[in-house]
Amino acid sequence: MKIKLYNSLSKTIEEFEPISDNTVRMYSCGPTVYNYAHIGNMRAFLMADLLQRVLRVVGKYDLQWVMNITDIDDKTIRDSRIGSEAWLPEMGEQTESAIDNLKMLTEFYFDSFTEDISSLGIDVEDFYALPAATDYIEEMQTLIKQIIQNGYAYIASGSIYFDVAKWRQSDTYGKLFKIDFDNFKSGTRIDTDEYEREHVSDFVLWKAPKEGEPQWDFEIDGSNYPGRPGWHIECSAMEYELLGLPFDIHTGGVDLKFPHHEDEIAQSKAGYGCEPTNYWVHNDFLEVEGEKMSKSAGNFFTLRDLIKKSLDPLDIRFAMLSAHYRTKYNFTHDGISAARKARMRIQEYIYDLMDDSNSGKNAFDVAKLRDSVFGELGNDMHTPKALANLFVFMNENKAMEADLESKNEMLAFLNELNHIFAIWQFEQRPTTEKLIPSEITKLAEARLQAKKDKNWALADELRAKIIDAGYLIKDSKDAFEIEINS
RNA sequence: GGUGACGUGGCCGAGUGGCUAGGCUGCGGUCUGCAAAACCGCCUACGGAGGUUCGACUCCUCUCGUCACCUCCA
Repeated sequence: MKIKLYNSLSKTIEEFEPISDNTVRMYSCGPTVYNYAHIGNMRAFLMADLLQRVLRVVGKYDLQWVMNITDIDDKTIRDSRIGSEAWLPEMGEQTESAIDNLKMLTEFYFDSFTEDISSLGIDVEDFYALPAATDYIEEMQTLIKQIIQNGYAYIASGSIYFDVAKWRQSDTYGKLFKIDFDNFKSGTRIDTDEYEREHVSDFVLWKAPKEGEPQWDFEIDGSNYPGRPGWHIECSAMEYELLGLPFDIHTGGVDLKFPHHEDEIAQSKAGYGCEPTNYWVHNDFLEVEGEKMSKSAGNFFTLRDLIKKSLDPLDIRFAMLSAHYRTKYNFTHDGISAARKARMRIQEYIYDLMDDSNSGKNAFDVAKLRDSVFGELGNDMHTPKALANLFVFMNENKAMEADLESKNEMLAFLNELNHIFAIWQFEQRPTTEKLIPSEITKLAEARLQAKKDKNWALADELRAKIIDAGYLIKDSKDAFEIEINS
């Protein structure tokens, strides 16, 4: 099935055409590993995951999916400094080497990152590579030299800057983001700390070192310019090395359009002579209870915070996937519990389908359902509509009413769909007996007896105890079922 | 100041010039000793004011409001 995608370059939905027939090459801006990732970051990673799964399952493409790991920037440097308050004992003993310290800190948070995304249902096996920036210093230097040689960068005070004014003479600067050139001060160099509002400026490719910072030698024409890479250059270099240019799709959050992605385009073209990618796909932000979430505002949750509050990460995954990726998603606790119930409803439907003892006579038109659901997923990843179609079908076609063949077709389809959503179990409905403490079961048995004796007062009292203990009791004729109250 | 987005029923969240998604909650019913669960049914919204139109939530103008990016941030 063909896939349609909204391309930030054209600002329209386009039919996706891969560069090579079967393998799609995709690059996603990943985390800066200086802390535990928050759920806003998670939305971006989930969106990339959704896209790569839709490409695989609906589009039937093979994928090479790369997500970069930013391990060198102001924050990783700050937090790995000797004496840093952000240093945790679990990271090990700090050494004299700034680079070693940086690596220890970032590897610690890299591990937490892979744990977090795994719990959210992102399969680390799906990545072609998760490259760390500091493993590509040489490649970045090669690119920078090339940009200098092509005349679009200059050295000043030991740092190397991209010359935006010069670049504008040969190409557009502002492909993703309209830039207010009236307020554009060309030729102004910046060191992020001293950036003035309302002025776009030349951006740094290579930063001269400061005392105690990690630094790498950089030899240009016999002179050494020790320092470290600027923010944008890692993506350009790693894309070139790992995927080759141009590749198919680049993903990231909307906030990265400018300056990060704009600069990435300029750098890659100025150095390699080629823009990085054909399709730019940007997800919108997540808000919390209607408020913008940001690190600086301090109103953010990490995934770990939420798991500690007993939220199931798969409910978070489903909640986020149930909003369109290009709209703002309002993260609320009510929203998560609604998502959980909706998810469980589908899970119950699957359990019913797997229950061979209880089949009906109706033939389901699974092929039509599949077309409508996959059609929506392939239409710029329209998960809300895809899910709506599924729910309408479920309302009209009860699992227990399906004949055996329809049950199997439905299961095959839902299993396929689960290669995208990755939130359901395909096994027999689990017996809860093992999970329920025996004292609770005993209370329930006593209650059943009380019911038989028509001792309603006792029965109600026992039920209250069971509920207080955190369990739900579901009655049927002469029997009961206990569930953990979630 | 520049650029852009958005305002949909109790909440979340789609969408279209007329046929008025979906989920969750709530309410009514069936069931039940009573509940819960399940099943059935109900609740019909589009910030405001104009305009275009046979007809607008959907197009246009104005207006109010919210937000994002332009500075590290998914």
